[in-house]
Amino acid sequence: MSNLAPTPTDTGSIPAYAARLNAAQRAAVLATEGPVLMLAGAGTGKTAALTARMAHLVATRRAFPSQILCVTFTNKAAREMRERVAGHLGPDAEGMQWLGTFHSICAKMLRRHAELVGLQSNYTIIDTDDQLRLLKTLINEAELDEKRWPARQLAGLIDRWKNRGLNPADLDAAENEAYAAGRGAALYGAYQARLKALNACDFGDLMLHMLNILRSHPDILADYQRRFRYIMVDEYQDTNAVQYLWLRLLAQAHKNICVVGDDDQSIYSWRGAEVANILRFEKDFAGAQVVRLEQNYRSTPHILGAAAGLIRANSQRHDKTLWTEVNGGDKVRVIGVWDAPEEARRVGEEIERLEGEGAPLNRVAILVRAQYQTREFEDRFIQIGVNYRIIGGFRFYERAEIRDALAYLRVIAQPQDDLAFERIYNQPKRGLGAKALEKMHQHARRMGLPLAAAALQLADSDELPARAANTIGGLMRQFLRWREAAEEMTPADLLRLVLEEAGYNAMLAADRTAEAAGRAENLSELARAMEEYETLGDFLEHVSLVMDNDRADDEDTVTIMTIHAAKGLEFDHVFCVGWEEGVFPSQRAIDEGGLASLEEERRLAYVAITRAKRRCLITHAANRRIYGQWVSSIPSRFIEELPEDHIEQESTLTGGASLWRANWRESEDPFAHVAATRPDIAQTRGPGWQRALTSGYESKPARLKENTRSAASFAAPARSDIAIGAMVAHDKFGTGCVIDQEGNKLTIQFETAGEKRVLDSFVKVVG
DNA sequence: CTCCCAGCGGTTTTT
DNA sequence: CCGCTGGGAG
Repeated sequence: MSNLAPTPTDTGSIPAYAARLNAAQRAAVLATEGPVLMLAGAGTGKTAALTARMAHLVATRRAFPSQILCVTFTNKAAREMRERVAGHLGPDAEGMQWLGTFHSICAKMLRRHAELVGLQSNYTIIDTDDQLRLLKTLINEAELDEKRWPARQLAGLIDRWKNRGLNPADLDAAENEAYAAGRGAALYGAYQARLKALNACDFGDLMLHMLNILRSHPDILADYQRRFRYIMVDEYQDTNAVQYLWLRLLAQAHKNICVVGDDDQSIYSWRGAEVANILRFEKDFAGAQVVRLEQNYRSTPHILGAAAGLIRANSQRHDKTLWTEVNGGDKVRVIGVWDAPEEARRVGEEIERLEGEGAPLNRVAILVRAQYQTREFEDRFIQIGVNYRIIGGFRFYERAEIRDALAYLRVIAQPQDDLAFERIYNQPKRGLGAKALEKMHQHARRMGLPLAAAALQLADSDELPARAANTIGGLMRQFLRWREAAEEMTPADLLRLVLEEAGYNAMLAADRTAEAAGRAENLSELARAMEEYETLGDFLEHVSLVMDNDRADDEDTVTIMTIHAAKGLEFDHVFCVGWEEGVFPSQRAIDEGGLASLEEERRLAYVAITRAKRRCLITHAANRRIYGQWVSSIPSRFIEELPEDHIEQESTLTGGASLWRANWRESEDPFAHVAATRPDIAQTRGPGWQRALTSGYESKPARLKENTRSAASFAAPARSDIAIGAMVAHDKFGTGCVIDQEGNKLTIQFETAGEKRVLDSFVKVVG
């Protein structure tokens, strides 16, 4: 490892990479030596500052690109950073080998030092699915009741321990008590041992193993310390304890660590992030310079004003004041509606209006607190014909068929990968079941072999019925051949060969269900995605670490996503929906976790509002159905915290905006009218979530004021070629039979999707 | 071994 | 309300 550095050369004039920066950003770029805390509010151009800083370090010959460690949380952020540095540096940016996510950088380091933690350099990185399956077997082996002590819970604990940098031996009695009356540490230990035997590690291990290595091998630590002359960390408020300890070790020699973050946007404490890391940076790194980026380039003054007013209600924070040179813009609109379907209709109408104004819909977002809220919008958008996409949910690499395909490849690449073998030994169905697996396990354990090797030996014995033995023998011979084939063909071709020979393609072809075609298509896409990888190992690492699915965004497609998923993004128009007590802040945050949880919810609200560039609309509904139950709730406390100067309220409920607010402030009960007419409901209401459902209360509550109908669905003539009983096909729902027709709206009983209401222009008559 | 159905649980999610 | 899991029946 080189510890040479180029000789710094400072030139007098302002270089191109710094030309468009403001004074604060420039200060952050020029503060190259010593610890630097860059407090960067939402939309203040922190990526511009960070990438300019890297360009500066290289351009002034303070470091070679390979001597800069730059860590991010997401692949997307890493990619963007790399592109922008390349914009400044050109081909020199290729040398930035240490720009990446915490996990990918640790994975890379760990490949070099794997033997120090008992792994080989071709170790497998397992996903949560494998992790859970492994834990389940361990829990059963420990003769614990899996009902009482769910594997999920243990997985969560182990994850948290790893996030905090704790090895099994580091757990104190209290920690150990947390699972199965004091058996937590033992199971954690057994899990680590199993992983080692599988030549595998989980995500948490990537960080923890590297921390352990740096701690116990001063020579290796010293090497990295010398190498990384400059360290930069993005989204520092999201770092957890291991990441913090890892960074602190690496930064010890040069102390040139520059962290960027915004404590007001810390929304990941539930997965181990510690805001405290950013709050006490100046104590951790003596003599730290603090640079505040406060000029916002994204939003209008009203949006910033509303967000600032809201976040001011939080107690523990670095104070900062965002300002903008931009003038004008609309106030943030707050709209109260009767129920969730009406909320979806209102949002739909607003979107149609934006569309009418010529706004590109890919710059419009609907931000929800929780995934279950998306359905209402999905239904509505299908009805009125607005294109949408929902971010989140299942990722490409989490689909069953993709995992199966990967499992085949994993067994080929790494024969010790029992978890992968277990996944596919009977997929497609070969008539091998629990009995055969049990035998293989027995033999594997006795001989100290991986499952695949044990299977190969068993096939030549009479341990198993002849039929099963033949099947296993055939499968193992295939694996041997594939392993040889892997040497001489590209990973993509290998996959195609395996899918064909394993009978996977045949299985899908035989499957007549609607999804089978999609699965086959996904597999071709996987093979296509593999084309750019030269070795199987490269590809498998990519798959485990780069699980993102950024699809190209179509011009006319609205985005629906959670606020968490929206962090770091921006949109012209943002709809913040479901701002009700119990939804946002979530019931869990209200009930558990106390003030800290509520403040995190408030930061989430802050993130939501600050995504908006031009317009922001906040809605709350008095009633909504959650898990099949009608629930009524009061507007979110966050609405009350918005400064009046920056908002404009309206309501489709009695009396309009002012009354809504007055009602709820003065009487603390905006639903007095509900109670008056429906005593049966009033009885069941408590604070927070208010259960409005009682027996016989099934239909949608009557609207107090009829809202206007959406133009798209109002009074359109019916199609003459469709009548009740017609068979029709729909792009999303497949084929079905029309069971009701009302103007252009059809109710269709779909073969697979069930009963849906759709517009007739979206279906084709079949046959 | 496979398939069916009852029962349970259901913030947020990257790597 | 709805989708997944796991246990039990065929």
